[in-house]
Amino acid sequence: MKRPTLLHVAQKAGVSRATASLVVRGSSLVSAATRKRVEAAMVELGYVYNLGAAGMRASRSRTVGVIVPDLTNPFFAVLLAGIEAALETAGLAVVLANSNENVEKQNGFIRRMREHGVDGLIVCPAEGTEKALVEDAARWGMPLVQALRFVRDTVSDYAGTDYRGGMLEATNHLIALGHRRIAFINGNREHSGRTDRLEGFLAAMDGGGLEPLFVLELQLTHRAARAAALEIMHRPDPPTALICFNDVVGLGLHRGLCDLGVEIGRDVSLVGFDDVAEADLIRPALASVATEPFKVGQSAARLLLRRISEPDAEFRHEIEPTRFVLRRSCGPAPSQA
Amino acid sequence: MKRPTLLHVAQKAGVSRATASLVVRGSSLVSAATRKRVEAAMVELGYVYNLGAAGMRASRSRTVGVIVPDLTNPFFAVLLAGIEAALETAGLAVVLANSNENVEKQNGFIRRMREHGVDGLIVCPAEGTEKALVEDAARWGMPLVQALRFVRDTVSDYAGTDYRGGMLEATNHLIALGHRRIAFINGNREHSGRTDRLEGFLAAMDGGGLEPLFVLELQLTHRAARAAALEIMHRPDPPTALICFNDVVGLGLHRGLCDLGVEIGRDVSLVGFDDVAEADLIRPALASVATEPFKVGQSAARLLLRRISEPDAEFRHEIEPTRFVLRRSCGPAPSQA
DNA sequence: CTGAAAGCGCTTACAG
DNA sequence: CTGAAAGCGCTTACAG
Repeated sequence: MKRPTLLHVAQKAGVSRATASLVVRGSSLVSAATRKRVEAAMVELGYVYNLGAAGMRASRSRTVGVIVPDLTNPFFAVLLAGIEAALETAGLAVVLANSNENVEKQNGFIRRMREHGVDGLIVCPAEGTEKALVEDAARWGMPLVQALRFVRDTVSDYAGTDYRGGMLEATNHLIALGHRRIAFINGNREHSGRTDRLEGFLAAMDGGGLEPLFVLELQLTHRAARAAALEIMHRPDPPTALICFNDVVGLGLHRGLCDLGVEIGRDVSLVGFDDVAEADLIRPALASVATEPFKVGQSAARLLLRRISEPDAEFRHEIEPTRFVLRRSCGPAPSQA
Repeated sequence: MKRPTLLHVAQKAGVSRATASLVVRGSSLVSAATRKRVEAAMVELGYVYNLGAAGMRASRSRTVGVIVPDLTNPFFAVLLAGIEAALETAGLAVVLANSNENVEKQNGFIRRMREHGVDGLIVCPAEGTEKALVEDAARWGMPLVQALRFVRDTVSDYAGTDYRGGMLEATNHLIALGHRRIAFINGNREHSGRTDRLEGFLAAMDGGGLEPLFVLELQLTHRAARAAALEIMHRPDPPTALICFNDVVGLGLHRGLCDLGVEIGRDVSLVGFDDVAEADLIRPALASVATEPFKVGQSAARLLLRRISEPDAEFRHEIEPTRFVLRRSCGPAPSQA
């Protein structure tokens, strides 16, 4: 009933424990014949390598901590899938935690991950995360990569998406279509992804010699966006184009505008962000900015692997480019009356 | 630079290592004064508990392996969120793996999880998983819970959703609306979730004295479903109602039917499954069957915790009920010509 | 290419 | 309430 150990394997194979250990780790110091014998013994006994014991001696766990702010958001789920895929290729397991945008929970998880002895940490910092996240990790000698969000004024590896460039491109597109009264419908979460997007929007407007019509902040739910349509369109000077923080807002607004009888793509143009599958299912289809969370995840994992093996390498930021996807929700600005 | 150990803490506090160990574990055998001294020493040294070393001695890792078939599917992501939430409350960390519906990868992950010494396993069996999954776990004494899918003819704990009941209710609803020519648009993945749904559909049809018009199997993508609309509606005897494996199929068909100029809810009724957020955003809104993956995840975690603490408890199946959500995509059967 | 010894950081009885 | 000793299952030098 008890799990066999390397010692049992060694005895059965008639070698010492050290030799058996070399076999498990695939060392070339062992003769083929001995290896065969040891491997046969392992199979026969149903031996399972004990990574915990091995890690204790070698002081690594072959384990990486990943902390995301919201697993139910498909965007983070896909990011996680990318991280997992790349890490698993390297033989590292993911220890997962969901901070729920709560910095204290996040800190608790980081502590627990340290107790588990993870070899490194990938964190999408929860809203309100402070510099201490990065400074502490450096002090502990814990390899750390920030993903998708970057705590201001910190120094660490980072894998993200070009929020700024994506918004810039989308806004430029609207300007080229002749729109002048363009509003930005932002999220209400305080993190770098939000700032970067707003910056991209403002830069494009500025480049076109335009003033933003207004910037509205919404809760990031379909419901809130849908409800906001009325307020947005009933302003004295309504926008001819709306550019949204993400597709959740974009899809919600789409529905809200339809409810109001507004014809999207003619009366008002609408652009989302993320290019979720549903953007292409509704009618008129929602123009959006495609990001690649899976790739961002892979790149975060690669950065961490590099940091683990070269603790003193220069810090790197890998920014995945975005791609504007034009669809029917965007049309030329209505001719002025 | 080196991480302080319990021995350092003990020396600094002037106690033995065993006493320090009692303090870390919150034992009541230590006097308040001693506890204070030890805790102060821990803070001062920046001591971090080493769960790996502790687990090795106590032979548990405070870690649970979770294997899902597809992280990019929001349904599994939310399931995972539920598992994580419940496990984290109990102080257990999740070691995550994504099988990609690949049984061999799944087996590889299970082996690795054993090497990591997880205290238990929650698995959504990949398509084609055999009984060995459950039998092996039993032989190893590894606590195992199956989630969302159940390998036929196995005996283990299980947390799932009432696929059968949900389909039964939805189909009955269509029958009550006067539909007779009802088709089932199934997925092409071989697992219990698919069989259960089909069973529910067939049972309802049988109960209504009806023959299924036909059962179609599709790849589970928006694209495939969208493309299938033409074939479905151009049959000699087209359906008046379609009931879909899930909302991916439902949303794709919705779009495909719109493309054909079919008026959904009047010419043909359409029902999805899962009730994703987008079902309520498209027009006409898609009737669907709401499931609760987060709750299923929580219940899977609870079952596992119970199995870990009571290895010999009777096996339990917890089936979360579903809820039919009527929307405009469903209407009375068109009157016969 | 293989073996004997020490040690990774903790917990577990067992004494006192 | 506290301490000395053994051991969890491995790896790491060091010899040979």
